[in-house]
Amino acid sequence: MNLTRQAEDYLKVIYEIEQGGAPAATTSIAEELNIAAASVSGMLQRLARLGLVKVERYRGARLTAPGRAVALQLLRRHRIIESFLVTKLGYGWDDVHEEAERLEHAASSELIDRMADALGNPTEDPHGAPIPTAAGRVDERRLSSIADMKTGSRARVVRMSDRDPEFLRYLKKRGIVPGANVRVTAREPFEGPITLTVGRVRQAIGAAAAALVYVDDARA
Amino acid sequence: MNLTRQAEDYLKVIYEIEQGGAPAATTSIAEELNIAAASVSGMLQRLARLGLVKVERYRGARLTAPGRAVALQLLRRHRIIESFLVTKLGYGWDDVHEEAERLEHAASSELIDRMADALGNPTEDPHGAPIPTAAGRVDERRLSSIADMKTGSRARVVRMSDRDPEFLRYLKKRGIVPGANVRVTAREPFEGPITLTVGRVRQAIGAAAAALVYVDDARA
DNA sequence: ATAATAAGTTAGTACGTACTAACTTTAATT
DNA sequence: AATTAAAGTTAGTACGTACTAACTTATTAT
Ligand SMILES: [Mn+2]
Ligand SMILES: [Mn+2]
Ligand SMILES: [Mn+2]
Ligand SMILES: [Mn+2]
Repeated sequence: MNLTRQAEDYLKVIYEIEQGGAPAATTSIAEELNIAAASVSGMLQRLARLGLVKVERYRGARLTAPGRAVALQLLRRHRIIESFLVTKLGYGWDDVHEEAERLEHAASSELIDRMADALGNPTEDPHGAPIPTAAGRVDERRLSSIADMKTGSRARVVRMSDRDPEFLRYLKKRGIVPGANVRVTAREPFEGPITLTVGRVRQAIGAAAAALVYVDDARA
Repeated sequence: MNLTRQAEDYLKVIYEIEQGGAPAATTSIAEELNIAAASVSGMLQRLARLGLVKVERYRGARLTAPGRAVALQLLRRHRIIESFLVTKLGYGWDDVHEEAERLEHAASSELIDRMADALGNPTEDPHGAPIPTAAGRVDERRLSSIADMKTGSRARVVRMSDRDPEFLRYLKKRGIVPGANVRVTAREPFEGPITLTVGRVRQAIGAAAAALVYVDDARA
């Protein structure tokens, strides 16, 4: 099964969208890939023909077992590459996603395994995302975001979106990194700012940003 | 100028063929890339439209200055990647070419420069090929091969083709690696075997193999 | 239930890259 | 000079991937 870069990326975003529970809607995929919805319809048919997704017309796509395997291998490649770039080549955590987005399609399993070995087989990438094993196992537990936290609750940051370098720099400057402890001290309604304490510092972040920072189960 | 993987590879082989002096013939390119000659004709027209090659109909293609720049950057990426894989990730020298052939199209200049730094900015890859600088300078002196050596002459091995892993393992087992000193002790005519002494060991290799091992100017 | 909106699909087009088959040009032989 | 072989080109086809425009289906609001 020799897939193109595009096909692989489709499978990856379908996997990620599906983690939300529902099948991946055409428009969600289109948005994530910055592609017209019509193009997605076309690709979904091709992927279905290859047995990688199951499409229910007008309803969305789900990965088949083989499709899921491809997605997980790609995710593994992506995350090990990011880890390697940060740990071994001095990249900033805000600067690796795009590079990994391309390299993930060119790296052989052998290369990935060698990188993983050189890193001591890490289980998480620099943004806290779990790294699937070579066998395709991965921690898929659903995380809540800071946006889901109740006022007064505490939680530990475990992961964040790595799409936007600026966003990552913003978070880091505020101490919001994997492992940080946060407490929500106030929330404004209507998607208003969320005030939180990170370490000793108090600050407010927007609801949209808060939704992209994931925490382990928020304790009262 | 955003080029596809294919376009980049075409420019690279045109560069390499042109090193022989003459413009790159359609069939030579086709052979090198394992592609039908008709396909090459088509691609040459596209590359010409992009101003990367100059095509003389029925005569062959030559790189323009911009085309040459692209080829040299690709060569740099390829060779630094090979060096990095061997030096930093424990790859065998026989096993890096194919991996580099893909990664070269996905790696950013930033990544390449970081790898080069980590390696101490090497000037040659594991097979003795010179690495172009970021500015696009490279040692282009023409080398003769063992096949060109006169009986009785000595020379130092500086470089060899890295296309075939098996060939590289064959050479290594016989001590034919960059830096080795060889002396031609006998030659059979009609493309017959060439007997040479490497270190203290005496052995005969085929003329085809000898033509793929390059040496510095053969001394009487 | 109807109408309006959002979401999704199909049809038609384009581009890059490859192929084969048929033709043309160039080079080599007689 | 005429013939043949080798090299190269063009024409026509296919596939993957994208687009826009037009249409259809599903969802939401009235
Ligand atoms: Mn990433
Ligand atoms: Mn990607
Ligand atoms: Mn190589
Ligand atoms: Mn290549």
